[in-house]
Amino acid sequence: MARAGTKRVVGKPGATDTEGTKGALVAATVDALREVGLAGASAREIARRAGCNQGLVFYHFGSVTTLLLAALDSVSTARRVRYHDAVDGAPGLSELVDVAAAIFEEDLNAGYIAVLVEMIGGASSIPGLGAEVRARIAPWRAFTADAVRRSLGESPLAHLVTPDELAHAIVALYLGLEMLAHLDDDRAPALALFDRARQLAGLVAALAPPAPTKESP
Amino acid sequence: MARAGTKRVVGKPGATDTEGTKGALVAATVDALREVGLAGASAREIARRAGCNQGLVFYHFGSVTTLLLAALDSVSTARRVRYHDAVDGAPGLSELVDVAAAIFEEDLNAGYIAVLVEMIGGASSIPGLGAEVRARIAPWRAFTADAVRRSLGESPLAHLVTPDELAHAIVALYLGLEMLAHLDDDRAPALALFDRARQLAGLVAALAPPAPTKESP
DNA sequence: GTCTATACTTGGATAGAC
DNA sequence: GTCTATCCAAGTATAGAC
Repeated sequence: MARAGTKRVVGKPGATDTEGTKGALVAATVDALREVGLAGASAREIARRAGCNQGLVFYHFGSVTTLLLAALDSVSTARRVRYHDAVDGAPGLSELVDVAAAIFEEDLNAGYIAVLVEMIGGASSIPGLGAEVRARIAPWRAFTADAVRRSLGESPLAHLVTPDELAHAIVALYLGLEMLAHLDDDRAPALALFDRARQLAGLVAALAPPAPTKESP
Repeated sequence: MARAGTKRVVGKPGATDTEGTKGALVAATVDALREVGLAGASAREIARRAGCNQGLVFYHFGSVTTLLLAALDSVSTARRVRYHDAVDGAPGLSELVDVAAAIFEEDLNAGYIAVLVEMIGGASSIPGLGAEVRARIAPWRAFTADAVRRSLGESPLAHLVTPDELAHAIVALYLGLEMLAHLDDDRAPALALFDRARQLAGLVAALAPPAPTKESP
C-alpha cells in the first residue's frame, strides 16, 4: 500500500512481523522474487512493491542481500510449520503422499518454492550467498529425510533405497518440478505426477499392509 | 586466451565454431554461467574470459541476451548429439540407466546442466527470455519422452505411469539434482542415486525379462 | 522512521580510430 | 574485426532534512 494517505495497521511489536514496513518489505521481496526473479529484485523494485522508499531497505536490513535472505527465512519457516503439522497427521505412506500433494499445490500456487529456486540459482552470482542459502535449505532436507524414514520404516521399499537417498531425490524432484512449472506457467504436469504418486502409494500400501500400530516388542 | 601475443588458431569458416572470436565468446559465456551465474555473466565478464574486448559481444551478437541464448544453443545441441548416440546403443531399461548415469556425470562435471538451470532460473528476470528458453528445452523433453517410451514399452512399469509423466519427472529430477549438486559443490549424492537406479533397473529387468527382440507377430 | 537528494559503481550499448 | 573512448541507465548505499 502507498504510504501517502493509507497507513498500515501495526501489530504487536514482538510479533512475526507481517505488518509494519519491515514486514511489508519482506512480503514485497517474496513477490518480487516470484515475479521478476532474483536479478529483478532490486532495492528499488522491492520498495516500489512495498509502497515505501528505496532507502528503507538499507535502513531496515543494511543491504539487499540481507533482505533477500530474510525473505527466504520468512517463507522457509512459515512453510515448515505448515508441513510439519500436516505430516504429523499422516501415519502411513499413502497419507503422506496425500498431504505432500496438497501442500505442494499450495506452494506452487503461492510461489513459495519459486523463492527457493531463485535463491539457489542465484547463489553462484552473489559472493557468499551460497553458504547462507545452503544453511536455510538444510532443515528442509532433514525434515524430508525424517518424514521418509518414518513412513518408509515398515514398507518393503525400505529395502530398495536408503531414506537419505530417497529424500535427496524428493527434494531435487520438488525443485525441478517448480522450475518447469514456473517456466511453462503450467502446474498441471506436476499435479498429475502427484496424482500418480498417490495411486502408486495406495498400491504399495495394499501389497504390504501398514502394520497398523507397532508396540510391545 | 589473451589477445596480446597469443593468436587463436582458426578452423574452417563453416565449422561449428569453437574457434574464432565468436566461438570463444560462446565458450566464455558457458564458463561464466557455470561459475558466476546469470547475474554475473555480463558482457565485460564474458569478454574478459574470452580474452577480447567488451564491444565485440555487441558486434557479434547484438546483445548479451542473444549471446546467452547462443551459449545455451551450443551446449544443448552438442549434448543432444552425445545423448542421442548413447541412447541408441542402449536397447533396454537397464542399459539406458547405465548410459544416462555416465553422461549425467559428464554433464555434472562439465557444468552443462548448470547452464540450463541458470537460464531457466533467470528466465523470469529478463523479459522475453522465458519463451526462448522454453523453446530450447522442448527438444530435451521430447527426447526424454521418446527414450522412456522406447525402453519402457515392454516393461510392466508401463502400466504404472505414462511415458510423458515419467519423462517430465526425469527432466525435473535432472534439473533438481544439478541445483543441489551445484549448491553443495558435491556431486556424490546425485551419483549415488544413479547407482541405485542402476540396481533397480537390473531388478526390474530380472523380474520382467526384456523380450529380447520382438519381430514377426 | 521515513523521505529527498546525491555520490559512486557497474553494466548495456554505440561511435569512431585503426 | 578489433580496440578505445564514451554515453546512458540502473543499481547500491549514504547523508541529511523532516
